[in-house]
Amino acid sequence: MSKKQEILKVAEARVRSGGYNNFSFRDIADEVGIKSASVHYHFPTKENLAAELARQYTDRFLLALGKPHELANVGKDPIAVYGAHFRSALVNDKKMCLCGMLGAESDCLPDDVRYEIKRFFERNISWLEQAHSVVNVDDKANARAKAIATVSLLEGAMMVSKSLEDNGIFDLAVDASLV
Amino acid sequence: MSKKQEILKVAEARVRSGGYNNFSFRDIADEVGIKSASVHYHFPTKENLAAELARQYTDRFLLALGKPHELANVGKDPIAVYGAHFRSALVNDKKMCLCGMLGAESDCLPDDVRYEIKRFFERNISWLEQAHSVVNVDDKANARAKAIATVSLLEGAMMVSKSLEDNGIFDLAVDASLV
DNA sequence: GTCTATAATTTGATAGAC
DNA sequence: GTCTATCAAATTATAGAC
Repeated sequence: MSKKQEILKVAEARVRSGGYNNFSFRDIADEVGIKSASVHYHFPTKENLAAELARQYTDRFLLALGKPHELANVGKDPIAVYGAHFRSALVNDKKMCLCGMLGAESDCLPDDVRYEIKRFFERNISWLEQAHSVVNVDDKANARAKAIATVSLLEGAMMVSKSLEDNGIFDLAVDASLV
Repeated sequence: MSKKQEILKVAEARVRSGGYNNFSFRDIADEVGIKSASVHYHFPTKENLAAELARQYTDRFLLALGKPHELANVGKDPIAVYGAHFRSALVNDKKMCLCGMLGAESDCLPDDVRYEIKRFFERNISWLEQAHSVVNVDDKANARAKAIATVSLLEGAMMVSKSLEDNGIFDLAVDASLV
């Protein structure tokens, strides 16, 4: 892995734990094993680093999801698959969704970062809208509203689970309104 | 309003916009019109200030809600009332829920603050559990899971609405899965 | 690409006068 | 209760050598 990617990996963990103000160039430099000036070589500003982080996170997340209709074609429920990706982020990484964390702080984010967060949710809602359309062909009119409700529930369930330090909370929320 | 309450009011706005790391003793002092040393007189440490902030926020929020069965007695749907309080926090204050914001940062919070956040969600889930029991007497077994799903949806809907800078998103999420 | 060195600012917190 | 003064540490960022 390149130093640039190592930097992003360390930054991601910090942001997903405590938000935009929870990482510094020195923190990251120490953990990667270089000096903070070298981090600035790869990312001139903090805004630049965070924007690139959000962009890559979004691309990686959407790529890992696959396409709703392809999931349906192999007998999988795309909504359940989508929920499982959020569950994995919470249970395996033991962290919030990067863009959920930053989205909550949207008011205080530099422009380039806020733009990437917006893009994450637009693409996710679009994906879920297709998924709901595939699952329930008779109710395409409500697919977008259902998509928004689905991503909201999952982001919120992560937040409440982190708050109560109990991942079982996430499953209860999902089972009660997504299954 | 006492200076102590003025401090908490200013701090609340900052935390609800950008989290625990988005307020400093100097910021608050400037806005209140005193010096940072005077803020330390009222709250010895940042942890102390934030914990008191979360505690008062929780007490005020629960007090404003009223009791589920009393709402039902006057013909109101307690779940709808609960959702309206979240909507007001988003639309009128134009900010996240204080405890939702801090809950997302739970991993990086000082102990006393994390404890208050936990208490907020425990009390909210308990309130909603009663509300769901009142509304649907036949399904008390699932009341707690429904309660968790409800608060998760609302916190998440705030988060996604802030991310997309569009309060209409909140209403779509609520209408799709709470009404 | 990485380093040393450093600038300019902000941070949480304290001592002691009034 | 509020102030002045101050501290030690941390922050984002830059200049210039290797």
